[in-house]
This record gives sequence, structure tokens and C-alpha cells, in this order.
Amino acid sequence: MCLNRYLITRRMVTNGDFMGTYINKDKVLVAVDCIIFGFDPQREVLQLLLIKRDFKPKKGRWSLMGGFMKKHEDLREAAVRVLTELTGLDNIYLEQLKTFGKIDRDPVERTVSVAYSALINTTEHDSGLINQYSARWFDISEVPDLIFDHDFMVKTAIKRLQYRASVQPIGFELLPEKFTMRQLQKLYEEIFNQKLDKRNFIKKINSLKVLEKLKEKDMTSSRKGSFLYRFNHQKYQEKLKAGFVFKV
Amino acid sequence: MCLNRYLITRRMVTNGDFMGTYINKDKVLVAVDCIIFGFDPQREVLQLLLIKRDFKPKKGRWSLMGGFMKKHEDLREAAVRVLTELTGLDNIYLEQLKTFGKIDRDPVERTVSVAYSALINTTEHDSGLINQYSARWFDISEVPDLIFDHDFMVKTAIKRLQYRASVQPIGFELLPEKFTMRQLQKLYEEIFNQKLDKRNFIKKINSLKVLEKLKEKDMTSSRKGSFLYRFNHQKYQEKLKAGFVFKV
DNA sequence: ATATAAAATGTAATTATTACATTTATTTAT
DNA sequence: ATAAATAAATGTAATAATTACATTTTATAT
Repeated sequence: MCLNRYLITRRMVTNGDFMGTYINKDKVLVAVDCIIFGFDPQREVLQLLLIKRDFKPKKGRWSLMGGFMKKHEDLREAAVRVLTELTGLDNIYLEQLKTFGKIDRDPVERTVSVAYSALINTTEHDSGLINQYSARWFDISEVPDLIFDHDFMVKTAIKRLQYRASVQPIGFELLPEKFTMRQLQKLYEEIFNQKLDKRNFIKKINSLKVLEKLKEKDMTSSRKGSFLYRFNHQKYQEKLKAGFVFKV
Repeated sequence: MCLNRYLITRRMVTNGDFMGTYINKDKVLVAVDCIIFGFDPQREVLQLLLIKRDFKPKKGRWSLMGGFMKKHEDLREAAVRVLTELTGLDNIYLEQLKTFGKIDRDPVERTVSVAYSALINTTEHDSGLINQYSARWFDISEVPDLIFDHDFMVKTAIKRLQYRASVQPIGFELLPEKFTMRQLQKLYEEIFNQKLDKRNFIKKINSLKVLEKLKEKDMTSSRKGSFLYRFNHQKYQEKLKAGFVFKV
């Protein structure tokens, strides 16, 4: 199990060819942990998907969904696998966040954890799987204490989300296909954790020219109803190529 | 060597306590690779420090300076160790960049590599150590093909440097303590890879109010000489606390 | 004294951001 | 049929930030 797959021979070693580069180096577990963001378009709150551990250590505590990278698996693939396992979704927006490598971050085994940040459209995930994992959506303002260094991972992920949302149209990953301006604004308010002026926000968004206004209205929120919008991916891609920089 | 330090007993396993979480998981090598940036204030070019490998694989080829994380060492500490080994410097600006985990990125062993980006003041490093490692400074425009995925790491590091330089005063990490406005401008031009307007640049930098103009002049560049400036770390820290955001 | 060469300096035009209040459209209640 | 209620939709003026652009100054070398 600990033998080298790659046949490094004694000759090569004494030869100095590998200069001890690969010999006797420590191997460790590589984990992936996923910070999964969602947005409830009804309640207009940013949320985090957490699992309740039913295994040790820290059994019964809340944590990020995670897993271990296999030897014959790409790192990113491992993160995708973990996500699909929990949500039933593939084709999720997934961004590598940061790698956490303090010696004692996991009390059981030396583990380096690569954190990935995922954005999902909460209206589409598989809630059956989520129940199976005793997982739950938490409002971002009500996230409980998490195990290990997961709190810190979440903090880091929120910062990155704020940056990312300001220079890339990732907000749309979190919304249903059709959404109202109000929902979009509330989403950004949740991400940046600050109130925005309605008129200025709409002006800004419209100036980007990457949304289409639909004929349909959402009638659940008011008597008047509010028009639905859709993100035009193609338009955005064209603008990107033309050197356009999205900036909220 | 492959035994578990943490005494996971048969009881615990059959108990389902660990649910197979830590048992039989693959361990891999974790490397750190350093993208080391410098700036030659005489020639006014951004540079990269590379080593010539005198060991296999890819002996004789240029690569980033790297090493393997030890089991009983923090990840970041490993990067610091590698940097100190090559430059003799500690207290280097060091930022974790990204983790690279494609299956075959290293042909010898499954290795996940955590890339770190370092900024150093080239007037201060230990050139003896650099020679010892057959290392060399390359102008950023003349970086040779590198081994493995190191080219991609460098590309990623440059993008991050551009972002970082636009929101944090990291430019000053790359300059000697005292520098001219011209050197500062040339540094930013190198980082952003575009010409900047001299008057607008100076106006911008002055408006940040984090530099002190010294009485001294640098006389090497012109007959008139140009005033030297110094970054005031304390002033910057105070402004940071007051909610100031550095932005070039 | 003059030539040289980079350093130092300012202004006007354009663009982006901010602050702020009223009217409109539809449904529900009477 | 009318009125009340409620969120949606809309515009403008003031301020701040960014851009484009050319001349004068200063110390040294000749």
C-alpha cells in the first residue's frame, strides 16, 4: 500500500538522480470541503448548506460537506463528486477557494483540506439526498459553530464571494432562471451585507446590458406584480470577448 | 510508516464511529511550489526567480523552487522553509495562490501542489544561495518553458499579482526601502503590463497619502535627480483601521 | 554660459457615483 | 363601482473620480 507505483530503483537513488526528492517524503490525506451557498428567493436570504455529522470525531456537530481525494482522481473532480453526492446536481458553479494546512486542523489524521466554494440554485437540488445526509440549509446570519477550521473556511468563502460577485455575474448562479429586480438586489444586499439604493442599483444593472426583461410578471410579491428578468449568457460572453468588465 | 498514529481500533471501525471516514483513504505527496517575483529597480523590469533542476525528472530544465510538506509541519511553514532555503530571507511577503491537483501533473508520484506567491526586494536576497541552487532571475517577458504545470502556475500568479497590486500596497514589497516615483510607476506598468500616464499616476499615488517624500534625491537617473520616497507602513495601518481602501 | 535630459507640475472635459421622492399599476375590500 | 392598499417603476441634479494632454524646472556636463 505504501509502495511506490513508479519503480524508483536503488540505482537511481544512489545515482543522485532523484537527489532524495521523492524518496521518504511524507504522504498525507487530502480532503476537499465544500462551502455551498444558496439563496432563498422567497425569504430573500443567503444560505449555507451544512451536514450533521453522524460519525466521529465531532459526531452530532454541524460541518461542511467534505470527502477525501482519491489517488486516481483529479482534485477538482473530488469536489464535484462530493457535491453531487449531496445535492444530486452536477454542472454546479464551483471555485477553488483556499487550502488549509495547519498541523492539527483535523485531530484524527494529518489532513490538508482544499476548500471549494459552490453556488447553487436552491430550487433545483435534490432534497431527498439532503435529508439522507441530515443536511440543512442555514440562513447565513444563523450558521452554527462548525467543526475543525470550518468556521474560518466559511468566513474566507464569504469574502471571496463578495469579491467574485463584484467582478463577475455570479449572482445569477444563485437565482432561479427567471427572477425579479428586487430579488437580484436583495441577493446582492445579502452578499455584500449592506443596503443598496433601489434606483441606483437598477440603473447600474441595466447599464451592464446582460439581462433581458421578460413579458411575464411575478405576481406573488405585490398586487401590481413585478417583471421577471433573465440573464443572457450569450450576450455576456460576447461582451466579455469585446473586453467588457462586469462590475457592480 | 503507513500505520496510523491515532490508534483507530477495530471496535471503533466496526462500531461505525468513523464510518470508514478515515480508514483506507489514499495519502499523497503534498508539494509547495513558489512563484517568486522580484523587481530590478535599475533596469525597471519585473522578474521571476527560477531554478535549474539538477535532478530527475526533467533534469536540466527550469522550474519553480519547490519542496514537499512534512507531516509535522504547517503547510505555510513548508513554503517559508523552501523560500528561506533559496533566498536566505525570512519575513517575505508570501500569499497562498492556488492548489494544483491534476492526476498526472507530476509523472513520478501523485502529488498535489500548493502554489505560493512571494514578493521579494531583490536588493536583499542571498545571491550565494541562489548560485548554489543554480537559480537565476528571468525578466518576466523572457521566462522559459517550465516543467510540469509550472507555466500555468506562473500565469495564475501574475493574474493574482495584478489583482493584489490594485487593492493592496504590495508594490512596495518589491521595491527597495527608498525609491523614486518613476520606479514605482514602472513597477506598476510591469505588473499591469500597460503604460500609465505619469501625471495621473503621481496624482493618484499622492491622494492615497501613504508615502513620505524624502529630502534625498536619486542622482543616478538624471542630472536633475529625482526625489526619493518611502512607504509609511504605520500611516497605512492607521488608514486601514479607519476603513480606508487602497486602490490604484 | 550653454546644452542636455529627465523631473516636476495643472487644468479642463468626461464619466461615474451618489442622494433623494413621486407616480403607476393592480388587487382587495367596501 | 369606488376606494384603499401596496409594492413597482421611474428621473434629475450635485458631487466625485477619471481621463487626456504640454510646458517649465533643475542640476550636471561640456
